[in-house]
Amino acid sequence: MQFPFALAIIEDQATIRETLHEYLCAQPEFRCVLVAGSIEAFLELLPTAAVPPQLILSDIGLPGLTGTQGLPFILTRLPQAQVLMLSVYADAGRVFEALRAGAVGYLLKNTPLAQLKEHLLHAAAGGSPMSPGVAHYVVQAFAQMPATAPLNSGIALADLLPAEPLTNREREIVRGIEGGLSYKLIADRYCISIETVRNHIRAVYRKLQVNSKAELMAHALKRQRR
Amino acid sequence: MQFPFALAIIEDQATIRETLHEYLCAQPEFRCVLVAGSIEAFLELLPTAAVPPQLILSDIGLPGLTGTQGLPFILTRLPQAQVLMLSVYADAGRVFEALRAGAVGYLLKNTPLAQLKEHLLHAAAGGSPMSPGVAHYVVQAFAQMPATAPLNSGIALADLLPAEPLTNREREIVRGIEGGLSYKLIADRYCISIETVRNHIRAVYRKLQVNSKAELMAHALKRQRR
DNA sequence: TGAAAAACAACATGTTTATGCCATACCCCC
DNA sequence: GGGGGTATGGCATAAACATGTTGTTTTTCA
Repeated sequence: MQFPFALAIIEDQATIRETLHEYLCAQPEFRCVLVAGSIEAFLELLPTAAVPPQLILSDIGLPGLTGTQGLPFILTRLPQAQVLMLSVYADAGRVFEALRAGAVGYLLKNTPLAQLKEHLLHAAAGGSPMSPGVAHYVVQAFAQMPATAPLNSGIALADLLPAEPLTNREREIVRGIEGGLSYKLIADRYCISIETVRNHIRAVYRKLQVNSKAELMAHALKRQRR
Repeated sequence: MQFPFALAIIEDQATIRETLHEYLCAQPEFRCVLVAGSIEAFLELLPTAAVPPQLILSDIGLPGLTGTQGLPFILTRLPQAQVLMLSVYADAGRVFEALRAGAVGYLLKNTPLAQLKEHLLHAAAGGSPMSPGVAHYVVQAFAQMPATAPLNSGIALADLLPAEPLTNREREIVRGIEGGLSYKLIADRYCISIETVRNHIRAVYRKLQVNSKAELMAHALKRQRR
């Protein structure tokens, strides 16, 4: 993620929307790429955005699809987006629904603009900003939760090993893999036998220390994210 | 609650303990009523405190009882206290344990003193301060909680929108795939059978109109390129 | 209360991958 | 002229994946 963060705002009340827009876009950290009055409008305008938004600030009480109802649609289109919900309500039900639907944070509308900015930056940094009372609900709910299995993810492997360089042919074939092609299609594309593809892949796996197509692509994904 | 807040500090490392003590007690908002190097010492000294502490800042990595293990004892004696855990570790397991044991917040030891003070005030006000990454774990766990709301019950809007939204579970599993995991590993991570993983993947393929892991990942790669 | 959606699970069948081990051919270069 | 690296091709086997069908259970909602 790099400066300025591509930001989208979804809010139906024109005055609030304008206030948010004006304030946030005046900040050097943000770039407003999309401002909409409803989830439907947002999804419709999405293809026209110059840059896909990384940060989305969405009201919950929207006409049509509510912010929470719209979240799955947004996340399907922008899986990497951090969505912050904005609401006048601080009730546990709404908070839980929103977080379960995939929001990373939940802010109240009485949040001062300066703090809102801080929260947005916080979210961009991988945090989960919540207004005071809201965080409390979440922690409370936690205390009552049954013991769960740890669901970890942050795997940071030492891929800084001496990288054995791929040959040109190998890189071509890796591009094919990353394009989602099967061995057969790669073989066709380069007019070679599928056995040859296999052998190149084999060499690539050894050099990159992976042992499946999925790992190879996960590699590419990780590289891309910085 | 009124000023100044009665504060207790539990930390075994003398230098850190003194730093916290000196800084926080120099603040007009706090009054240090108890400083201890272990849970045991804290409980022993508790009767001697002039005022029962309302706010407790406790290390997790303590000799003897750990901070988390000691929490139930503390809360039995001081049911109204707000306990903030302090730790060098940001792993999900420790965070969950501490919150389930009744901590109201979880801070990392690299938190600047000024922020620490803010967090303490925040906790006193009924909030649940958490360091950035930590809050994220909690929200993640929420999104992955058992029994998810449908949230998108057969909305007729579906044919207007290009993308049929993925459910939370489906997105989780897609994250697994994009992380390079095999079905087996995904099944293990979420404690479900490999057949169930297959079924979710099947639904994802239908919704995203792909028909192989490679295409799915190629999709992710394309989205990521901007 | 009953239909719908979501998560979970099993079994079957065919395809694609991963990886072993092997061989030929070209090129460069010491 | 032989040794290393690269590209090509083949065969065999085991594992992983894709896909069809069919269930149960729980939660949600009209």
